Amino acid sequence: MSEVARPTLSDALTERMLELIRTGGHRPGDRLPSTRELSQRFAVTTPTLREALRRLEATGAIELRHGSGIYVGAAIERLVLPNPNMREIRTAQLLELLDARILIEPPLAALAARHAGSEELAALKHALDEASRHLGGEDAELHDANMTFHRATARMAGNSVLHEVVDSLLTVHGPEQREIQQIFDDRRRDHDEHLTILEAIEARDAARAEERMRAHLMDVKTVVEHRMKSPR
Amino acid sequence: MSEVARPTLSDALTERMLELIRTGGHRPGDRLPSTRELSQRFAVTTPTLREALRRLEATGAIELRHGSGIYVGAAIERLVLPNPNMREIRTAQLLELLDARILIEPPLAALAARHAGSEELAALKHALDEASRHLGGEDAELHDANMTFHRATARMAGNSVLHEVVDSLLTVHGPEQREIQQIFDDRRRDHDEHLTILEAIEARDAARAEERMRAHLMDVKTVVEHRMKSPR
DNA sequence: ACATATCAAGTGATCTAATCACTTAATGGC
DNA sequence: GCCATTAAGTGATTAGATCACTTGATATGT
Repeated sequence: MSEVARPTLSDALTERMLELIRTGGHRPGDRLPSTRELSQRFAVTTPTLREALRRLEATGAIELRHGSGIYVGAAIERLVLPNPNMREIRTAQLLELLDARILIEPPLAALAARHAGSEELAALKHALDEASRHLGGEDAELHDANMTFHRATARMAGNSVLHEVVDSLLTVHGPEQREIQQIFDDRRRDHDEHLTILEAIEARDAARAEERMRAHLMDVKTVVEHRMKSPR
Repeated sequence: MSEVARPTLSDALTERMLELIRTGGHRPGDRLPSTRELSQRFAVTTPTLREALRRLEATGAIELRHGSGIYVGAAIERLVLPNPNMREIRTAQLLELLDARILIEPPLAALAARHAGSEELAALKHALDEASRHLGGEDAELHDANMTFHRATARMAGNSVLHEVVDSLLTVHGPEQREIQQIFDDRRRDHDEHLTILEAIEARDAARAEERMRAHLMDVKTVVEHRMKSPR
């Protein structure tokens, strides 16, 4: 199993597609040649080409739009990806995931407090405005707004790799996050904790932003642990 | 582009494959039914099935072995993956990646010092023994041993999610790591720094392990920065 | 009895040629 | 100018076949 399998034609096609994207200077969103043209250009049949395309699609390098064409995907420039096949997180994994966030996100909140630009700050506020608008109602929208808040904070830190890591962690346990949101005994409390993080970032108080973020995530972890001990 | 594309048959097949793996209680390495059987069972043609299989293969959920069969892949249980399409890291990204490692790996070294078990410690030592054997010779082997050291340290920390993150970061910039190894002015120095980390972990000195790891990675970053300022 | 070589069966990999389903742009009518 | 229809181009899938590889079984030789 440690042996490298013999390269297939489909492997070679994947490489050639990546090269075509790179040498063509294509950016995410750019349209690529059609499958008919590509299969001709590479002298292969469309089912074989499509195998390569599906592979690239699965990793976000391209998007196939039925009837429209093939487009370069946003994830082509990423280093780290969320596993798209994750359907259910084991309980032990969930706690480890929260611990990972507890290790990574507080220092990022501190960096965000140091780097805060006005546009990014506006995005952060907007996310919390959205969240506050949904406090009394829609679960999905509240959840999205809260995740946007965490993502925006990670982005503000100015390290794209760590932002990708946080994004991946948030993405991969979206369903569990929704469940956590539902068992968190006070949506208001969650929101208030987010607000204290925002205040610290606005005040450029790195230490406080870090401490607030850590307290928030540990609060979440505590709630999850309690839930695990007394499932309802 | 924010619209969810219409689900294809191939999408559905991907889901059904994941379900088959899950409900079958399959573990990584287990053999799955053949493509002929699967295409019959799912009532689709083999090119369509193969699109789904390629998608799963790209994300490590399965392995296709020509002439042998389809096997469950190790990455099926992962949350975070290295982007397999990454061929070249931009310079700015490389520094951010090193910063990400500087944020994540030192606390993991501290955790490793607290959790060190005898088997894991042996693996760590083995990695450094391997590295010392290749100090005067093979680049690839030295590189592999050094990466094994970092991976083993992250694993010892006992958080599988963070281990995946570190593994992803190390995997995705393997080529750059090799280059860094070549420009690092003293292989001995690199090795010695690894040894001080090992000593701290053996001594269960969490603070020192963390400090040694941070110093080591910042040393690496410094070298890279110098290289960027005066390319050779 | 054991080791080696050969063959058969089962496996993944790719092709050919076609049809189906969707999107977008162009054209015509009001 | 707006709306509806049509045509062209696009991705999605099929059916049926052949090719390339692996593994296990069988036969042969020592």
